[in-house]
Amino acid sequence: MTAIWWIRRDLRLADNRALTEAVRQADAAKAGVIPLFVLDPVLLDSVYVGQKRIDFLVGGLASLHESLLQRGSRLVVRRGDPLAVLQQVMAESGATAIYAQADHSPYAVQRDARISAALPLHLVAGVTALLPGTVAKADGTPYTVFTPFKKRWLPLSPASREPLLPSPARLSTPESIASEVLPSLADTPSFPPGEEAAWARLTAFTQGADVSIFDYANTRNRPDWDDTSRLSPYLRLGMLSPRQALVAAQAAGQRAETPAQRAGVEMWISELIWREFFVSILHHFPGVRRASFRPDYAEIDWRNDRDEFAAWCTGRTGYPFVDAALRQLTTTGWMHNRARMVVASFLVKHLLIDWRWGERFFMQHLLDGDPAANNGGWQWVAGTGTDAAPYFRVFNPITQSRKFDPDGVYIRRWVPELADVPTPAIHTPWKMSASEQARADCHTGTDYPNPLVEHAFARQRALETYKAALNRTRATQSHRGADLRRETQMKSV
DNA sequence: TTTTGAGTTGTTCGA
DNA sequence: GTCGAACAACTCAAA
Repeated sequence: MTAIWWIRRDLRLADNRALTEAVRQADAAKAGVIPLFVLDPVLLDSVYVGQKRIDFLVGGLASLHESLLQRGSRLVVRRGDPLAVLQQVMAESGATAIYAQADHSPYAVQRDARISAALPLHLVAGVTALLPGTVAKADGTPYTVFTPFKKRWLPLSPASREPLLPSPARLSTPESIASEVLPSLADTPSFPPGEEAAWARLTAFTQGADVSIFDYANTRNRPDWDDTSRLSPYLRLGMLSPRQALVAAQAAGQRAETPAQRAGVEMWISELIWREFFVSILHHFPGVRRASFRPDYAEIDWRNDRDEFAAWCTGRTGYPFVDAALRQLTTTGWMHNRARMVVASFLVKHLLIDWRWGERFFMQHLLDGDPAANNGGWQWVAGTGTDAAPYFRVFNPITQSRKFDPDGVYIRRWVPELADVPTPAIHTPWKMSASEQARADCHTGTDYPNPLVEHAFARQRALETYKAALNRTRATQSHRGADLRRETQMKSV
């Protein structure tokens, strides 16, 4: 019987379990497969979704459509509530089963539960290499610390045992099923969408091209060199599967010749496991989207100054490295990982703005914006999450800038006002004398802002605010503890 | 149950 | 300039 391949965040034909299952059912009955994408208004209109990721998605759908045409099929796009659309397509086509890749974010879980109750929806693994819940402690409960999670994850890694699934050679799709025309798209030039582009980038990275997995341990922290894999947007929408990434990395590991090269491969695999870890955390603790994972940091007295937030969003904090990073994000839909930590720390600790504001802004602008990883990252920086950075770890935006962009290449690339500022002054332009500012054609306060807040002052203020939050919650917790102990005593009496 | 070892990514201070 | 310690104790995971 005809089967529906319901595409969500698996925009690829290769190594796609949902597609493979749909084809298997259809072939057994000499019937067709309907590759269906549903434009869900709930997601498209969400405040956590921005235009850039939608453009990347639409570009990916167009590319998928081309690949399907070459195989005798095509993409069917419909707009509306997924349950209603699926019911409609099933009625039109006589399809008897829906195959989709399981998605573990709270909205998707609730949506799929609603649909499973009404329709024959079969969910298969794929967002992560290992289905969340697979990696558990001996007593069955989930890990909340990364390192033991990773130690347990590695021997269970499926990449070496199960071969990748081939992309189907031919697919037949019933002619009668109508499709909407895709909305027109804007280009995402830094990240050409689609499975082919993803595969080309993975191959180059893992075979040791200019930007290479073998150098990753040494170069990954340098936003000026930008030698990371830049695969996160592709993993986000499943133009690449995490298993494909893992298999390629492990093959590179086999070819590594020096300890440094092996370290690069291991570190990159580690990053893939961080991705798995945060999906697992969100799966087991969906409440982290709304609240601090650690209850003792639930009551931080945020300042939440709207003008300062606006300055941060637009890259006008007066700290060149921070501003370069935010402009890279809003221009390209991507930000270097080192820069993400620095700007996040600046928002949360220097400005004392609620991490959820930053989380939402990142989701609106990042092509790779993923509920699990983004939330995990923000809670890590804020010190509120699983296995988080300690609260007294406050990144110094000047030190980080000197260390990871020593020549100011990254800064000058994204903050043209500072193009002619000499390197010694590039990290702290406000310290230039009037004549130096004139020579650099950059007067701080007019051409480029002065710092929003002085570092030492902001650091002290953050430490005091966090400490106060801890003291507050610990006080109430010990009251609660005392109450509990009293209750228990009463019962035993 | 108790004990033990360990914990992504930093900064500052003082010797 | 370089180095180690303090930051603040805490929780997790496993033996």
